[in-house]
Amino acid sequence: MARTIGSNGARTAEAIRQAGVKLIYKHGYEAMSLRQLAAEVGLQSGSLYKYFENKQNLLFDIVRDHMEDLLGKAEADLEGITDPLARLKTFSAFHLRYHMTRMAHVFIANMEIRSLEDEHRAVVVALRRRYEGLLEEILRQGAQEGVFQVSEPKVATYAIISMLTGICMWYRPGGRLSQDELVDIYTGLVVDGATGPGPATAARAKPLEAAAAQPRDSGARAKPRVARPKTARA
Amino acid sequence: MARTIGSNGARTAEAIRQAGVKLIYKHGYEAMSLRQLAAEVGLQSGSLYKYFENKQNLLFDIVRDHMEDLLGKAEADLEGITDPLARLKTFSAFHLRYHMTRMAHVFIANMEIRSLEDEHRAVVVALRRRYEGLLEEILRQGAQEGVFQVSEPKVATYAIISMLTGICMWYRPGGRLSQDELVDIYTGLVVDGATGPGPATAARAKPLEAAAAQPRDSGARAKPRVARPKTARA
DNA sequence: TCAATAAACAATCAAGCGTTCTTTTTTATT
DNA sequence: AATAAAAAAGAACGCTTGATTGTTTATTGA
Repeated sequence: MARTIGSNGARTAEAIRQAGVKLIYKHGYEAMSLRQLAAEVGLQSGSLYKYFENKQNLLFDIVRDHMEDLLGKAEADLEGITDPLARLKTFSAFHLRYHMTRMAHVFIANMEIRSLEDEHRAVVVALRRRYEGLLEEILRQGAQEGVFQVSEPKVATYAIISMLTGICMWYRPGGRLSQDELVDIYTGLVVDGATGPGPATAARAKPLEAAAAQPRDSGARAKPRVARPKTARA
Repeated sequence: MARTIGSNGARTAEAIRQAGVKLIYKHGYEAMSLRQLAAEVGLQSGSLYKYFENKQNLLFDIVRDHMEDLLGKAEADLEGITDPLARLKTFSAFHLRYHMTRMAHVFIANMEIRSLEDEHRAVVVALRRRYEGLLEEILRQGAQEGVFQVSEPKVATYAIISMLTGICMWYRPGGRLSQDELVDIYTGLVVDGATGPGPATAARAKPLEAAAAQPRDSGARAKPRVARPKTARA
């Protein structure tokens, strides 16, 4: 029993890729063993090395390809649209739909960056920067044209992307709300944030004084919690 | 060389906890070995077991304690404030400051939930639900009183928390913007999102048609990317 | 038809893992 | 000063890990 009947390199490669995404998504990169991965595809662990150089490069291939795909599709979607508001809505809708459709890839790309070796991580981070740059540029342009009220485009970029990406932390296909409905809701929040009065409102209001009245060092513990029973040992 | 001079149980326990947070933050729970942790504290790995039952419970203790601290401090901050807008701003400011101050703990609690065994994860998730419930209730109350325009409080809760939590993905103390400035910017976005016109704007606008004109299946690859050089093998 | 190649197996390796156990030294108590 | 308790060392454990190698079988193209 060596080469199995009907075996095909390209098909196996794709199966390994898919199984890798699935298992890393479920268990995490470190927690996924190559024997687990091999079993998922129906191989021996040693055979995997025909398809990648090592475990690290499997992760890198998955994440890098995903990031390039994300970036490329986003640029394609924005192409030809010039109005900042329209571009913002397009970006938001694209990002949401993409993240709802490919939750596993997105999750991996966000969570396992730390598991990448320095050199690989640098590549991925650069791609992410370019992607963030798309939104940042939209915000800058809108602010310049006076249609957006964005004092800090960089901060707003991070805030918006975090908000939108967060959808894949809880969204499950077939839930109460459709993808379209969710796109509407989220995009509404984004547009409100970009066009609304912004920081001034918050700064002027009184409740911030109350918040400022709290002890500044949130790092200190409220209660010492000294004699807490170590339930961990129960 | 057995018991080291000046050794003290309580102090070692705290050192282990801190080192654990640091190393899990830096490398991830799975990637951190107990020998690494022991070395960080200046111990042998076996000696750690005087201070926790096993590796899993160390993680659980860290995450559970953090979540209880977060929840308790949030409730304390909101106490006595009744106006929905004021409560929203207070929550936002608290969440941001807490996350900027204790980035490692927050990061761990968000990233390593999957590494918790079912029973432990259930406890942590329940605590997180209670925390999210605080914001959701604020949004519901504000919507009911007519000061907020929030059609889906649950979705808005997830969106806002994701946005706010995202700050610890990039914030570094001593950066260009102070904590106060960031709190203002982010809180402005939150308030705009809650008080703005919301989804209606997005749904009515024309760009969504353009976005809808894109091929629906974002899962399909734009370009086949067939003959890509496997740089992974380089 | 028959070599060349591709695909997979099977066995193995050293290293590192979490964990347990025994022993030794320091500190605290009487 | 004698004794008990606390704190840590250090050795050993069984196991799993990622990775390597040599071999065997299936497919393919001339």
